[in-house]
Amino acid sequence: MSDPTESGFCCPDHSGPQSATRILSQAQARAARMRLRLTPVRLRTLEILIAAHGALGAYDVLEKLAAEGYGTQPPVAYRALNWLVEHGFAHRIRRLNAFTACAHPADDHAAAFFICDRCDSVTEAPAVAVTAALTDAAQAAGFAMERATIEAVGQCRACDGAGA
Amino acid sequence: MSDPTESGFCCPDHSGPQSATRILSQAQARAARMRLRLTPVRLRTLEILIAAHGALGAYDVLEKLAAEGYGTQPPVAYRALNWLVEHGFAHRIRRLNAFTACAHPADDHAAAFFICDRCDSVTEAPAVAVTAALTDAAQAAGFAMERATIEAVGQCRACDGAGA
DNA sequence: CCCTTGACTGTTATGTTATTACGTTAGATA
DNA sequence: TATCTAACGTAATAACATAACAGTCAAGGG
Repeated sequence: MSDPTESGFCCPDHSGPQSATRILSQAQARAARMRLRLTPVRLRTLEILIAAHGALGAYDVLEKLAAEGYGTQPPVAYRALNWLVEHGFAHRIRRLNAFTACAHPADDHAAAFFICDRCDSVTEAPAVAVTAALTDAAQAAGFAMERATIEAVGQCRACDGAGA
Repeated sequence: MSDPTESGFCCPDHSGPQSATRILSQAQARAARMRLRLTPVRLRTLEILIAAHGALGAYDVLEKLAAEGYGTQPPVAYRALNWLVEHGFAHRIRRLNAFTACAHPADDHAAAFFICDRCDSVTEAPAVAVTAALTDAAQAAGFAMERATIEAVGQCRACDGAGA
């Protein structure tokens, strides 16, 4: 099998600034720094997400893990995925019931996700301004916000240009 | 059975400006204006959502519908709920796999949702500024945004004051 | 009036996503 | 080495969602 981490991180327009290998090493560095145990299953799960170039369902991940000799049951995938999300190495895309590797695991950050309804690509974008506006709205409502899910559906650059 | 639509729309702090009856009549007025068929199942589903004072799962709704002589199978609930969401009478809360009545069915609006992780209440808030910021971010990414899901998790006013 | 049409409702069956519970393993530590 | 705990594996099941098809009924044309 060719090593998927060799390819660039490139969806949906194949011009992203981050290579897959770079994302992976950033993640490993942060895990070491924070004494987080990036175990074999977790690491492999992260690699699978990175190589997927987009969001994968838990059962997609599980299938790959099982094929490589890891556990065959749902909790194996869910545990690894939830751990990755909890520690900032991945994100959960609720609209798709799926998970995607974090594109910037080096730093804590607020992110929004753009989901293309043509090619199903998922793009992570910085969302500092959006989060600030949401924080304001929360304060106005007397709500103590902890975290947020911000997902937009539409067409990515490639599909919007090509399709119509 | 007491009529749940008589009570005020009041979660999570029991001080909302909209009464349940008012929401319902706004919805009926809009349905009439737009020639949308708010059939018995759909109307009853909407009433159930309004009376719930928060988000309900599709199967919760189904249970109530079934008890009242409507269909007993999931598609009955999902069809009504999806129709309500599609036409702006309700919202889907993805983080909870649940649905909630729209608090302002009179007008089209961008909304954000504040989900309390203590009491599970869901508050709908106007999100014009948030949506504007998100639209900006989308444009910067070359993404043609159509609609967005904005959900925040934290503590509502009541729980934040009371709990800790 | 009768028929067609299309929207709506109901049911069967199945597919998809996620969790609970419990036993085992393996690394860290006293 | 004895013990502790986080992590892992598996079985079973719960929770969420949809496809496909049949029956109902009201509106409109002949």
